[in-house]
Amino acid sequence: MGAPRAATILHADLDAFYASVEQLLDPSLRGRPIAVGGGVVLAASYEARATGVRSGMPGWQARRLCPDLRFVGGHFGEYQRLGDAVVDLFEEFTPLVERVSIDEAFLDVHGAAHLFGAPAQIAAAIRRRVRDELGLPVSVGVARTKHLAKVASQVAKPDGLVVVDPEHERAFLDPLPVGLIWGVGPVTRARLAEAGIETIGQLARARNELLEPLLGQAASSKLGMLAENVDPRHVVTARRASSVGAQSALARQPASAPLIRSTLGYLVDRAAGRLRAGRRAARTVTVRVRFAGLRSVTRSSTFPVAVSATLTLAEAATALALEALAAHPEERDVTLVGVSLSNLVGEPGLQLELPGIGLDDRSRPGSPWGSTRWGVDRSVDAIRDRFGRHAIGYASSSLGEVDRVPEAFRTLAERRDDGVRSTP
DNA sequence: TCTGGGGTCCTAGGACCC
DNA sequence: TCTGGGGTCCTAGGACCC
Repeated sequence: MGAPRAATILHADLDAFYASVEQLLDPSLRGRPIAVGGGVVLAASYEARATGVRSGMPGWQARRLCPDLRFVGGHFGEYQRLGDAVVDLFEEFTPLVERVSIDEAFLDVHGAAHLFGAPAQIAAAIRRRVRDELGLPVSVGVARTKHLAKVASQVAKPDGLVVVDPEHERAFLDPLPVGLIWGVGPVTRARLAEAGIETIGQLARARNELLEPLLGQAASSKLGMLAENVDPRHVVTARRASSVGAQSALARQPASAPLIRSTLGYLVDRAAGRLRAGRRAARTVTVRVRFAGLRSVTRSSTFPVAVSATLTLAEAATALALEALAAHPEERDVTLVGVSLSNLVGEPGLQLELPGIGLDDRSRPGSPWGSTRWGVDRSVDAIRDRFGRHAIGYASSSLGEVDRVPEAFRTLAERRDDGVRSTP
């Protein structure tokens, strides 16, 4: 709706990013099916994908599909460095860069034409420079809205460029499968298929009275808008996360209080450290426990004041997890434990758990624990800043050999706030 | 031998308030 | 004395994204 606009939004998506970096680092891997990961496929090269290998797939299944598959260890630091370098390159063309993840970003180039030419030329230049200077393939979609640009980059993959002219948007969208719409996953796709809807064109023509009972109110109106090609979103350069969490898959094992306590000790330690690094505190703690058979349950509780102290959060998380286990006595084994901190409060307005108003004081009137814990956490944070996170910690905060993924992978997966990056 | 880790948003029921 | 509507917050679960 509104006045017609030119196609100035770019969506740039690095192709099979982790796998491409591995092939860049080791030329003998180029042109071969490779996967990053081990127990599970974190990324697969296009050669591997051709055999059906997909990210998230268990390693044994991937090997069965592709006997030639080479698993390579992840150079997570390199992924971070190269991902940052790509975004720096984008920012040479426009300050309006919205980083969606390590390997994906939106750019608004409406003000860049006089310097760098038309959006399609900018897209071509970006692709060339990322290839020449960093050695990586990147696909780019160019269109009038974020959604169209994103769909276009998916269509462009691998290593391609698709420009959607504003006059031909309907013709571009109509024949595409609904699964290309942002927000349509396997469940929604199956529901739509039952109603005979498989293409975006069919979805755009479907009546809301048909969709709403099928998908719910919010989803049907959102999808309806995207299918009808209405997307009011703008490119946003800075955005703060609304929750901070950590989780860990465990080798299937009986749920015991010590296991829960030590695992959550480690996970809360990580999450709370990030919380404090962002000068924030949380009011809500949510714990997730997954049982064998992938069934999972959550428990959450909300404090009257925001909390950032590791021990206070860990106690709350442990209590919630034990409660969840007690509610399911039929489940003996756990396969995953996770924690998420939400309802975040930042400065200004951050009322840390201080003596006299803190949580601890509800059970221990006048207890100075709130401030003591705050001081201890600050000291631990400071020492870790200087010497690394293993230099110091709570006795219960180590996962030891239980941790199945490298620490660097966890760090890589974190969404960083406010466009803050490690490069200047 | 059925799956990693970090996130966002939505729904539905219940408590509570006016 | 059996009965209204609206709003907000909390909780549990689920779909989806990278």
